[in-house]
Order: sequence, then C-alpha cells, then structure tokens
Amino acid sequence: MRASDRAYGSLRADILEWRLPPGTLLAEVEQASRLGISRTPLREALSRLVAEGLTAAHSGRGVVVTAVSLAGVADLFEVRLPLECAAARLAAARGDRAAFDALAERFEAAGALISSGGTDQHAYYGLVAELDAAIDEAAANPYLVQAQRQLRTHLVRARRLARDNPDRLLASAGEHRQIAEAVARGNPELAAAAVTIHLSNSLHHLQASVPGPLDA
Amino acid sequence: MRASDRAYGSLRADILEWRLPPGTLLAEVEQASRLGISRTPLREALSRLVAEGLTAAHSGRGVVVTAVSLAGVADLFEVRLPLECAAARLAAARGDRAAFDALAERFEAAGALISSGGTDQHAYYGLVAELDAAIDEAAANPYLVQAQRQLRTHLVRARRLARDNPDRLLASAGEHRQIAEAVARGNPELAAAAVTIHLSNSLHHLQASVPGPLDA
DNA sequence: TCGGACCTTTCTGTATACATAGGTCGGCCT
DNA sequence: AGGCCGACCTATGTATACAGAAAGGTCCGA
Repeated sequence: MRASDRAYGSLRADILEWRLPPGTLLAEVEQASRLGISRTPLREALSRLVAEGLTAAHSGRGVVVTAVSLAGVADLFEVRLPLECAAARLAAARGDRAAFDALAERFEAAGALISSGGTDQHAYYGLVAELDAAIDEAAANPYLVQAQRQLRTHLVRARRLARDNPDRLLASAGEHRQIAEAVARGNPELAAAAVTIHLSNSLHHLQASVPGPLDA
Repeated sequence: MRASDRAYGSLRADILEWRLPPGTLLAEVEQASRLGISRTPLREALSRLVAEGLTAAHSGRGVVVTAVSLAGVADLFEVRLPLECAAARLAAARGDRAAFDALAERFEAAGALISSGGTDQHAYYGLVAELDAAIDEAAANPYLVQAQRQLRTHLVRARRLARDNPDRLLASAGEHRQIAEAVARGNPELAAAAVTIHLSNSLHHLQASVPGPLDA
C-alpha cells in the first residue's frame, strides 16, 4: 500500500473520531514527521481530505479541520433525504429480497439487545453501515454511491454532536428494520417513506440533544 | 495562481471538451512537460481528476480518461433527478423572485433566437449554467452544491454523445423557462415538476439520439 | 502607550534526484 | 512454432532541497 493511502486513512480516521477535533491546524512538516513519511505523500492525503470537505485550506497556514455545526447538519440532511430516498427506491426495485430480509431480522435482534441493556453502540453502527452498503450495492449506481459516501463521511462526525441514548438507539433500530423490510418487499414508495421517517427522527433527535451552538 | 490549479483547469477543460477523449493515457512526465510544469503539481492535478471520476488510476500505467457510456448517463440522471428537484424546491422556497424572473425572460429570448436560426450553442449552455448557479446560490446548501458540481461535470461530457439539434435546444429553452418561472413564483412542487419534465426529456433525447453503444 | 512598518522565521509550493515496481521485448526451451 | 522466463527500461512513488510568500514579533516613532 502507498504511503499516501496510509496517511489519508489515518488522518481521516483521526478526524472522524474527533482525535483531531475541528479547528485543529494540520501543518505539513508536523504531520509528516508524526506519521513517519515525507511531505509529498502527506500533501496528497491532505488534498483528498480538502476535496472531501473534512479539512479546508487556510491559505498560507496549512489546512484546518473543518467545523461541525448544527446548521451544517441541517444542510446535510436536506441533501441526504432525497439521496437516501432515491437509493432506497432503486434498491427496492432492483435488490435481492433475501438479503434485506436477513438485515431486517438482524435489526430486530439488535433492538432486543438494546432493550435488554446490552447496548454495543459501535456494533450497532456497524450494522447500520451494512444496511447502507447493501442499499448501495442494490441501487447499483456509482454516482449515487459516491455522493452518499461524501455525505455519510460528514454524518459520522455529526453524530458526535449528540449523545446517543438507548431510547433513540432503540427507535433507530426499529426505523432501520422498517427500511430493510420495505426494500425486501420491493416497494419503492414504502421504502422512501421509511427513509423519510428515519431521517426526520434522526435529525430531530440531533437538533433536540444539542442545546446551543457547539461548533468548535 | 498555483501551477497545480492551472494544470487541473487545463486538463479538466481538455477532457470535458473531448480534446482528451476517453481512453487517453495521461502519463506524468509527458503531461508535465506538455504543460510546462514539474511532476509534483501535475500529480496533484491528476489526483483531483481521479477523485472527480474524470480519470481512473490504471495501476502502474498512469491515469486514463474514463469512458462515457449510455448506461453511465442513465445512472447519472437517476441521481440528478432527486438532487435537481431538491435544489429547485429549496430555491423556490428561499430564492429571490426578481433574479429568476430575469432568467425566465432570458430563456424566452434565447428560445426566440434559436427559432430564428441564430443558434449560439455555447452561449445557450452558458445561460443554462447561469440558471444552475442561481439555483445553487438560492438553495444555499454547500453539500448540495458540491454534489451537483460533480454530476454536472460528467453531464458536460455526456452532452457530446448526442448531437444537439435546434428542435431540442428550443424545447430545452422552454423547459428551463418553466423551471425559472416556477422558482420565481416560489412554488417548490411546481419547480420540482418542471425539473422532472426537463430531465426526463433531456435523458430521452440523449438516449434516442445515440443509436448504439458508442463508449470509447 | 499605541500604531505602523520592517524584519525574521517558518510555512507552503515547486523542482529535481533516486529507488522500486511493473511492463515490454527478446531469447531460449520445449 | 509457441510459450515461458529473464533482463532491461521506463514510469511511478517518495524524499529532499530550494525559493517565494505570508504571518507574527519587535522596534521605532508619534
């Protein structure tokens, strides 16, 4: 694997998991030495992060990790809604029934697990990512996948704005089960409706759980 | 301006205008010498093109200009439809009436110009780009703008698959006028409907005017 | 004491040099 | 004659050196 790929992955993970919080200045020489590589592959990694919108070029000073604001999250969901609906519609029309039936069952099991208190948040988000990946694969549209990938990247950071409580996680599992079931049934409009409900609730939860503007 | 920016803009324009047709191999040393710059800024430009999907990294051989196929165009429109509709809805809800009224009038004038035979295709596409830009500005959503920018880049190349005839251009001008008017009226659903009609006709024209699979 | 200008420092942007990997061409073996 | 192996060569990936520019600090003057 190339050094620039490793640097990109490492920096991206650090930003997504808030080890590099918003506002952090990423100087080239500093990061290059930290990652044990030269400036050339590091610059390529930074370029990719800037293109993704995770960092912004602060002219003459290097790149800084971009802020995550409530207003930005609202914008994000404004675009996510039509895209996720489109993806769900396509997946319902083209997808494999068995795969989404299986996912629906796993979300039901996850809901039961959450109710019983054995909340493994990380594993749950992994399951959500699996559903997203299954929908992407079923939709079979590279442009859609690329656009979704960009948005989901920012979503991961936005999640940290809100503290996930078990109640919301339980509701989320139910909503995801609804989506998977609708896709499994091959009903595009039902799938789009389920996605609309989920995103609406998800955004509302995010906005309600953040008291003030907490952008860094 | 940075040398990498110039290289990026130059290569991007060359690809979009088919001076570098699909399948062209872009070798680093060759392009660097052609553009009169070093390999370092050229590599940054190529990275951006790969991220945009205009070129693909052919491992060990450099990057090649990606193909444009009819199937790809269909995928493109599958994503454009929900995004452009969402943008039109937001613009109708938030936009400035006067600006879109003015654009509607200009599309009417453009239609008259096309009817009279004075077809300036380049100027017309410039006007379309102005409407797109106005909608983007009115929608005021950076995530939406970025996603649209990616798709429109590919659209520009796809246009070359079909030969634009004056009849289609005239119809297109009318459809764009409808969009601008709907946005000016502040009617989101009307605007989305107008966008749906335009994209549907646009895709149909593209598919009808390409007899066989002409991907390069 | 405050403001402005100059200087220094450090950063980015670019070029070039070097190593390695992959591709191609030719020869040899079957 | 066809296929396989090896060597050479070219192009990419990385490192480093250098120049230009911008930001911050400091010093001088009002």
